[in-house]
Amino acid sequence: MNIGDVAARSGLPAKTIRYYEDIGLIKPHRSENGYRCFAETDLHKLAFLGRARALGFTIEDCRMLMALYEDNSRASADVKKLANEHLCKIEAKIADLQAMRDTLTELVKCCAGDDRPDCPILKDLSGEAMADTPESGGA
Amino acid sequence: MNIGDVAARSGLPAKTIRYYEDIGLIKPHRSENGYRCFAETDLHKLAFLGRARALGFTIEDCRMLMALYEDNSRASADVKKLANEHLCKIEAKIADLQAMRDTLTELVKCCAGDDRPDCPILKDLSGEAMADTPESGGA
DNA sequence: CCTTGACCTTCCCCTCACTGGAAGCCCCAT
DNA sequence: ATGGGGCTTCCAGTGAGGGGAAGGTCAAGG
Repeated sequence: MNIGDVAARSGLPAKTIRYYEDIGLIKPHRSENGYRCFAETDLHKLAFLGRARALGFTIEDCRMLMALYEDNSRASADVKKLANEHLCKIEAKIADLQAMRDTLTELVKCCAGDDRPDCPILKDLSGEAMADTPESGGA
Repeated sequence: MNIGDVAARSGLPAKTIRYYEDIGLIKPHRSENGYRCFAETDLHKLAFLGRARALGFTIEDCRMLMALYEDNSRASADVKKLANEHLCKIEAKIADLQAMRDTLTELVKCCAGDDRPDCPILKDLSGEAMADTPESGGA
């Protein structure tokens, strides 16, 4: 198989496949004309990589996951540990983004969004306290 | 003020402040010795940038927000539009991450995590269907 | 036989928002 | 004079590829 076929079958761009070879994730053979020559096992690995990347694993995570996959004497605990650490990072990111979302949602809600210049979003960014609830009292 | 003072007072690393000057977000004066010489307005802008960045706005968003902030005849609708678009992107990212989290959580839950090699996480990544619920039937 | 066009190769630069480090100047204190 | 800290610029690197140029290869058509 040439790279175009593998790209079509794996769903990964040819550029990405070359990159994965560059960094040593796959090692396709070469035909006499210098073209990469992929076997089914290469395709299988690429599909594995595609799925792992879609789950947000980093390239280095993928490298370890592949090594574990190919090590028939692995302990599933090692895989689970990797996955759990990744899960923690994802949850941290979600929490960060949710905090941003909440703040932004609040700001957007408070902004009239008309043609007047008065804007609580800019006020907040500039460090002025918001004053949309006068009864809560200022300093 | 020299850059060290501004860094301390704004909470931004000196490197970042120099970078912001590089890309034209701030334009501090220079002392005779070539040192950057920051005024209070520069500090104010940096604080603005820090808050906008903390809300996840890109540098280009920040550039526009600053321009709007300094334009006294702006329409708050323009600011709101920017913020809303950013909010949409954040929500899309949250959704992506949540999907990853859900899949990963499921996989982690199904993995024994002991010293045996059998691992549903690797099975899933390799493309084999999971078979933890036999009664749900195969193909 | 020659050309055309699709496909393949390598190579280098670009992204985004910084961060690290090297080499060298400036300033103050001793 | 010297030492140390702060300041300057410039270069390179990050993660995970993407864009595109310059050139080799292959199969089909005229």
